[in-house]
Amino acid sequence: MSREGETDAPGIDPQQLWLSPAQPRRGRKPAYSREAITAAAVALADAEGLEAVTMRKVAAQVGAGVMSLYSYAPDKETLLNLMVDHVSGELPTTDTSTGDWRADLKAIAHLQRAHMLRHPWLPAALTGRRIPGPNTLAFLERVLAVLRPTGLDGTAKLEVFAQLTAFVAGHAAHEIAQAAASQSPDRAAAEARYLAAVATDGHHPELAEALSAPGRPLTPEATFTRFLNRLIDGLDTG
Amino acid sequence: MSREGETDAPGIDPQQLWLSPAQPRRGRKPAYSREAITAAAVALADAEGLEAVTMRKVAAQVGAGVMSLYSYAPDKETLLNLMVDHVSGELPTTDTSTGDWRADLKAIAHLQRAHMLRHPWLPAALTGRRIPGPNTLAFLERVLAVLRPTGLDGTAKLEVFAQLTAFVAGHAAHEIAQAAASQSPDRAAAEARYLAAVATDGHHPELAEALSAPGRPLTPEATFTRFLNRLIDGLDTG
DNA sequence: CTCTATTCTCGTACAGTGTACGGAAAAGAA
DNA sequence: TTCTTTTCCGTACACTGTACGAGAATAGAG
Repeated sequence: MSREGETDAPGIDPQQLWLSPAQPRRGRKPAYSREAITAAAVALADAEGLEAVTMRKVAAQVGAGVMSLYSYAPDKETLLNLMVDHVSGELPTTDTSTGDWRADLKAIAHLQRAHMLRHPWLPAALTGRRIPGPNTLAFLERVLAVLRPTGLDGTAKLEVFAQLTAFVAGHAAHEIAQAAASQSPDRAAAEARYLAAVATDGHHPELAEALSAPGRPLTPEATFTRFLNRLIDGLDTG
Repeated sequence: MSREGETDAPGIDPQQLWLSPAQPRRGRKPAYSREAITAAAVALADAEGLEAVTMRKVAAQVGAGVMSLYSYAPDKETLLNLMVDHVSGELPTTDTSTGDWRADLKAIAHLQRAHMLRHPWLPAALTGRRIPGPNTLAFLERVLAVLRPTGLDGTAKLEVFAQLTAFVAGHAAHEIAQAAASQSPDRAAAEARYLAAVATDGHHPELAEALSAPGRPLTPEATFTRFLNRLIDGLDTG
């Protein structure tokens, strides 16, 4: 069916995007900058969520006309990529390996989690996005360094990075959704009532028991730590 | 009609949505059905991707006027929830426990992965979505049954379910993106060239080595199995 | 200096989105 | 019949991303 693939996907040639040495010596001087525009978009997403990031709002934030943004990013998809890489610059890149690579990797995962909680739009923006920018690559470099003692081959190391990020993003997304739900208590209550009703309909005995024997509530961080430890501790066995 | 409303969030009261026993005995008879509309939306997403699911296209597919859809779902967000639960109906719900709960859980995860590859829009639609419908709950019921021998408490079991789903979704999303990328070879080649260029810039020695010592390529399924085993095998320890 | 090429700026315009509104149509109830 | 409730859907509106192109600014050439 999908024979008409000739329409260019909005993603752009990485070369052009990330390693452009700013060649133009002629013509009008830029009034803004990719940095400033990206930062404005990030600020908007942090404050009002990803769906509040519209070209018009970003332009207003930066004091530019809407169409001026297109001199700095060819489309919105690219702007999202820029945003992701921009905040990736907050992640540490200096090598702090202790020799215990499992502990190092766990520490990195905790940093990633905190990072995503700080930018709640990040897990959603990350899904399906590729083309790592310089900041993302610097961070990847650090993870690869931590993985050196494992003796894994190249692709395996890259896969560990991808899986770890996906795992953290998945957990963070869940955690963020839960936090957002508990922010509007009537909706949370409605959902609880709904689940309780389902549990007592006779067709969901396991759910009924799970809800009636809740156990002590753990902090999200504790849950994260448990799963993370399980994932990493088994890493180079099997 | 909805007296309350007022506050925003388009998600709707679960009661109203999922357990409404078709109350209206008066008024005009519905010409379509929630089932048919949801199925049409799913067919659209399967064929052309999630972004092709617009109210107009769904309506056209089903032969209805656009605004007629709003008699069956109060907004598009709800329609997405309906879609997710609709395809969840494909997952098996009969208890096939073998007594080896780890093996059972792994089998379930493999089913989930296949399910998501069959509906590539599912991981994206799943992020941040809550309010499980009847099909999702039936599937949850089965997972809880499998987890019975673990002796975990209620919340722990529910968390295992959430984490497992997030993990599978994360992996599936990665796998889908990779497959889509390799479908347009020029873009894949451009990305490869970009990474190679970065690797040789002198600032990314680890990346350079990882790319130069690739190891034998594993199938996505094999990679999935490895990580899944690691995650599950450690499950009720520590 | 003027001329010309180049680059950025941004108002206008357009196709496409979700959905509010309200009238017309249908069907059971009174 | 008339009333009430429900569904159907054309029209309209606010908002999205972005194509187009005219005008402004800058740098080099003459």
